[in-house]
Amino acid sequence: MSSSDDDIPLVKGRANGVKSQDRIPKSVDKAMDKGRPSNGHVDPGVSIRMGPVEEMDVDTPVANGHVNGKRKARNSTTNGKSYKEASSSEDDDKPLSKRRRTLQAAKAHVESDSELSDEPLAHRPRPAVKKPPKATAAQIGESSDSDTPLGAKLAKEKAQIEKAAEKEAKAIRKEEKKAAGSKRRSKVNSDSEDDVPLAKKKKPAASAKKTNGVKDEDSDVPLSRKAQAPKKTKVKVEASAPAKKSNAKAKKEEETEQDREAEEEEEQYKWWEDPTKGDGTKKWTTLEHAGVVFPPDYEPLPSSVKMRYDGVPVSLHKDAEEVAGFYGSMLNSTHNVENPTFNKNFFEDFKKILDKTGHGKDKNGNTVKIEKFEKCDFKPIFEHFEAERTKKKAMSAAEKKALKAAKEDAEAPYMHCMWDGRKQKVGNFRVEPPGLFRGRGEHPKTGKVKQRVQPEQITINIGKEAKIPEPPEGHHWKEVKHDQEGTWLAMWQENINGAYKYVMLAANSDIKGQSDYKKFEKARELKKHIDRIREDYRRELKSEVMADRQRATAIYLIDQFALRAGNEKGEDEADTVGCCSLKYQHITLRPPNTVIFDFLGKDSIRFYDEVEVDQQVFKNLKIFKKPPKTTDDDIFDRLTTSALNKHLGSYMQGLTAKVFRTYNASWTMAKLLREMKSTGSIAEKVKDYNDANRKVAILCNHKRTVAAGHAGQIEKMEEKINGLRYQQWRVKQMMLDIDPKQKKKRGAEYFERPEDLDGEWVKEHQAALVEEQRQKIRKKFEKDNEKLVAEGQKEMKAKELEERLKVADELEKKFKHENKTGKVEAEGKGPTIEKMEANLEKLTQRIETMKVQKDDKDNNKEVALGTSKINYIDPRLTVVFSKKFNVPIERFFSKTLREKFDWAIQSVDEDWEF
DNA sequence: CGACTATACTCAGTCTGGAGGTC
DNA sequence: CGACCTCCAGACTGAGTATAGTC
Repeated sequence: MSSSDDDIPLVKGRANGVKSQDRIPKSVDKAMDKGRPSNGHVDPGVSIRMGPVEEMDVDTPVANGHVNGKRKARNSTTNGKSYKEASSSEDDDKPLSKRRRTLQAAKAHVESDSELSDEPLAHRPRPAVKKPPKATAAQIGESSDSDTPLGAKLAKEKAQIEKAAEKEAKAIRKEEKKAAGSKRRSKVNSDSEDDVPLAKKKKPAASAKKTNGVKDEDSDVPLSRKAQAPKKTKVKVEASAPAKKSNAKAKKEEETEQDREAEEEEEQYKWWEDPTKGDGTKKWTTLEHAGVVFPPDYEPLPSSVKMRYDGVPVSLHKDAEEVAGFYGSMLNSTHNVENPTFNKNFFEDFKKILDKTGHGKDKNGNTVKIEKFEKCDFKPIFEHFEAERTKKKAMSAAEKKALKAAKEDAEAPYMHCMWDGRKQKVGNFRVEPPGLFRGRGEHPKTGKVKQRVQPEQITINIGKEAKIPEPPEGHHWKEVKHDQEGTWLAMWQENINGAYKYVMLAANSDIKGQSDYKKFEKARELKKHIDRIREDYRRELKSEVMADRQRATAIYLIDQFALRAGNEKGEDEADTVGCCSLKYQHITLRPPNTVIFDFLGKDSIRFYDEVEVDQQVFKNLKIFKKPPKTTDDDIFDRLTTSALNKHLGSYMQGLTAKVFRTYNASWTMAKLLREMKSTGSIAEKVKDYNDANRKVAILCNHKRTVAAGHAGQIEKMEEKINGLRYQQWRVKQMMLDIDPKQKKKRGAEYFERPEDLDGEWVKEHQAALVEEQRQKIRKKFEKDNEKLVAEGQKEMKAKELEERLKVADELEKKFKHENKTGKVEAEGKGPTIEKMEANLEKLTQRIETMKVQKDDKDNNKEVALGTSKINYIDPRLTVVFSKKFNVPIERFFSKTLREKFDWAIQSVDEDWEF
């Protein structure tokens, strides 16, 4: 078969990158099947050596570089054709016996492939997954069944997850136990807030809602009329006449009353039941809003606070000083301040400002030229900001509250807008303040100065009829638009990356709800097509056309492992990848069919996973990594995200790579919730839910940074456990003290101290216990003294303290004695073997629960549940679960989430299915 | 190019668990 | 002695933010 380059559009070539040839010669497939070395060369990048190679890592990039140097050089100068010739001739050279083997291997593949595609496609098990050395990569779902080779490992992970859940359960049990008592109070509190219809709420925040209720009255009024609804005027008054605040406030109160009643009787507007909603591109008919809130102007530092250059305090122009302040205020953020790129970028921009505004002046007015970053000392500025911060922190609660209230008052007009006559919350109405850009990961632009956004940069989007928000005095907007196809209220471009920033509505707004709803409906629709899609990509995994085979392989990865699409990225962005942008070094192949992913994904979060894949996929990846490709070459060099998405779109309107993530996440959650038993306390059910949530989070690789004190916390818990184990040993020794015959009865081993609690540890532990007791006694002594003084009595003398401290001395002595004699005297009155056994049992229990808690905590340290809950799990699943198992929705959704998912909460009953 | 979703981080505020105290 | 209360540091949560993706 002759391949023609013409019938395959060149998709993604890199300037001097390496590209796969368009067609995949049969011989290559065969060679891959068999893993035959070409000409006896060891070629780790492509083939598998014959013989006992299975355990070997076939394509360590490093090894490739070495072993393969020569071939690479040759191949890189030739094109795909030579590759084909080479491999086919190699193939033909083979002795017959080898050929036969090739055939068998190929046959085996066919069989396994057909087996796979015959399988009921609906949600067949995920390929088994192996735990990464670090972190989270349990794959979820059916793959955890132990019929897969790696099932055991998965089961282990599952167990860990379960353990994690137990902690929650425990907490809940406790809570329920307490429920009768003090707990009730807080429960009632939250109930009154959570369960009572909004109209009943008295909090000021609720008033917004209530007003909303009023608007809702006219929700059945034709849109055009709504625009003219009288409420509109009211908003205008509020927005433009802050002077009348007190008046307005009184009015508000009044309204609140009415609203309350209104809301009780009035149906709120349910867009999800409105057939006219959500189709077409026109997003609104009328739109009114107050624009944006600018950050406060820069306040120059007090004249006593100056940065130092080469030890000399220098006065800067206020613009330069502001930039110095950006840096100075974050000296405690070592992560940034110790990053050379950050410092370099900052200093470049800082110098630019200095060149513009003039350099610093010393106290005599002489110019100080700032040229070396190393000579800059921002500490005085840092200390100034720190002092401010502590001052702020030290403010009384009342002061803080007043400050907050004032801010809220000032911002009130911007908080909401009128969207087709309904009051809607605005999301980010505050213009981002200037500062230093904090790109994530190794972002080449991190540390650059993010400039203050001027009104002249801001475009306003608003209804034609509406009053245009006033720009700040002496300024004007860049532009005022009336784009009804946009959902944004204001927009500007940021100076670092030229990215567009939008002011949009809050997550609980109708428009966002609608698109959220659509997103999940789209994912549900994918259910209808998924079988066909999977069938197709399985077939195309063997396509002779390189582009198709790559596409099929990519879809496989996206479907199975929830990878992101992976758009191309520029030079001036952090070097992160998704599926289509995976590079040679991000995938390691380990025969027979394990793929190891290790790359930085979105936000430079590491994706590490060892997974077993379809034989054909394994083979394909081998082909895609074949030399001359090497480090930094694209694996999918014939594929782009747009080609991929275009293809997906042919299956279903609007189907793109990201839909698979939503689909798989929600589908997994649905399955897990379906399997859940309805028994147990509320707390246990919540824990079960969170476990399922956790699995989805792991699937999506949602991580969080490990909390600063985590290691310490774990260590503390370990020490506590060890303390208990030591105590356990002591109790056993007490048994011997009571009845020496026990040694024979139970065997000497029973009384041995655990090995890890060696002599040194014991001494340290004992010392710690003694010291702890001393501290306690001292503290108590001081406190008692304070009390005495407060009561006007004399405080106790130091002698009393010494007296009291004797208890600790006793303890110390006791330990010493124990160490010396190797015996422990039985404690407690009337000690018996039975009592000791009971003690032992108690200790064992405590140790067990602590261990569970510890493991749970450790396993959970870098899994973030929130992201999947907010973005991937269809909220209706949660609502169904809540209804079916009778757990209040508040246990799953916070107040804001309940608002965001109102459409879900109100629209489903317990029979709903994803 | 532009507009939208998705993401982790930050910080303030809330909650918890354990120690000590009281009855 | 144990049931319960109080206090407080430290852990955890939630809302907000701005960055990083997708299409």
